[in-house]
Amino acid sequence: MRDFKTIPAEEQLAQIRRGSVEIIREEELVEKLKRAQKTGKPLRVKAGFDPTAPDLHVGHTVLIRKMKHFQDLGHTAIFLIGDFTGLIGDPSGRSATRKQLTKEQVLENAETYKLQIFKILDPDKTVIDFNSRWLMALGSDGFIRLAAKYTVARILEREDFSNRLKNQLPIAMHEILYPIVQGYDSVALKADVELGGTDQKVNLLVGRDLQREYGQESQIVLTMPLLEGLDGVQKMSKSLGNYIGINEDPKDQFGKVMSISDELMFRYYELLTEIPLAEIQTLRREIASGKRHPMEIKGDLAVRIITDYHGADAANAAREEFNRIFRKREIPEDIETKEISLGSGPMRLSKLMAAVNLAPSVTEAQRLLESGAVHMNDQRITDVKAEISAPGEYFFKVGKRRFLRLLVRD
RNA sequence: GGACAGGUGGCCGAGCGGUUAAUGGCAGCAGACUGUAAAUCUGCCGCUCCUUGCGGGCUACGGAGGUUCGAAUCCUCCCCUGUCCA
Repeated sequence: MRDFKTIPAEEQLAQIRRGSVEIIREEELVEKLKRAQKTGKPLRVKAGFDPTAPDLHVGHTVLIRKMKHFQDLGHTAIFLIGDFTGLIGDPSGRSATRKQLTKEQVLENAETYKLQIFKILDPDKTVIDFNSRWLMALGSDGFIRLAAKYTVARILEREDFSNRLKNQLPIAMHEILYPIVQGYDSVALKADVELGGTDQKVNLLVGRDLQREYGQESQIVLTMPLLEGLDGVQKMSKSLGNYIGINEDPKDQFGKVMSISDELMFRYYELLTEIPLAEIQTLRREIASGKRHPMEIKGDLAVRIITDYHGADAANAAREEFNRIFRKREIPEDIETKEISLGSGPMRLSKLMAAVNLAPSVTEAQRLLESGAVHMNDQRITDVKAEISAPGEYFFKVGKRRFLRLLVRD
């Protein structure tokens, strides 16, 4: 097997570099790689994750894929769950103080993580650790001693904090401690490399400083871009609703990939697949010259992404389904069916829609009707006063992608 | 401890006694156009009731009271945040 012991450092570097934004410092990394080759000892590559958000989206996989690259080269990937730092919450943006998770919840979340990350990482080669292991053991005295190794000015330099100071927003004490606590993880793990999003750069650099303070060799910091969400502008995140979830239904995943812009598609190709960069350039040229249609290439991308999480069969089925519904304008294969009983007399369509969750509220249902988004049995209904009075089976289409078969009983 | 500034709808941010469910931007939803593209254009964008009407009711501008025919807007107390001083 080819691994870090046989692959030249420069060649390893090329693979490590793909997609990365910054490597601090690259020369040191080459040194470490060469030394690993000589001693036969793999590099310890760490990335930290929040224990409260085990529901991953493909944006997270950018980082996990990078771990995988190291893993494939034979290095040790350490998946660190920040169950202790989770108590603090990363001070990026102003988030409310997190509630403390119980040990059981943490372990439960860890299991959820495993189910997802092992779709990319090799379970047998992945080390999973929790930072409460050493941070709880530190004690208040140890904690103060740790805090003594860093200065307030350096912490406040970071953009998050200086912006908040400037805008007269609060900064809580515990948020200030976050970077050094997280940095200590690298000391405890004797990390050679730490991976993180570009938003984590400053935190990761603290790890370098602290390792030096503790007499260790400083880790290499490798930052990965934050993947843009479906809108192509803001970073992918659950709270913005512009994400593709790993565990999402393949059909939804397919639709979401198809809705991204052509420009964004190449970005996804680079960061969410392993296709060589040169090939991606070829695709780009073929589209520009009109040789291939962007939609087809976007479909290929969607299949690749879905295959990672649901397998090739599901991915291809999703593509067929998509073509049927949106290109041929046919009805999806299996539509959800709900039942409702009229009770006494006719029922307003708007009320009914709210009742079966075709709309979040009666008012919203009325708005949908008015805007021409509602089709019942292939007929557009715009009358707000429309009623259902007879029992039977009704087929609804609301907007482009909400379908429902409704059995109405007396 | 003192002085000052501020807390508005998912977010940012106007309003500073009435026609304000509250300007504007972002996000969101829908329609048109398409490749369910993107971009663009248009409409909508608190909840609810019906007799769908420039309709009724309810809830909403940090919290609780008060002044007033009427308050997000004025007063009092409280809570929260920031700045400066000690």
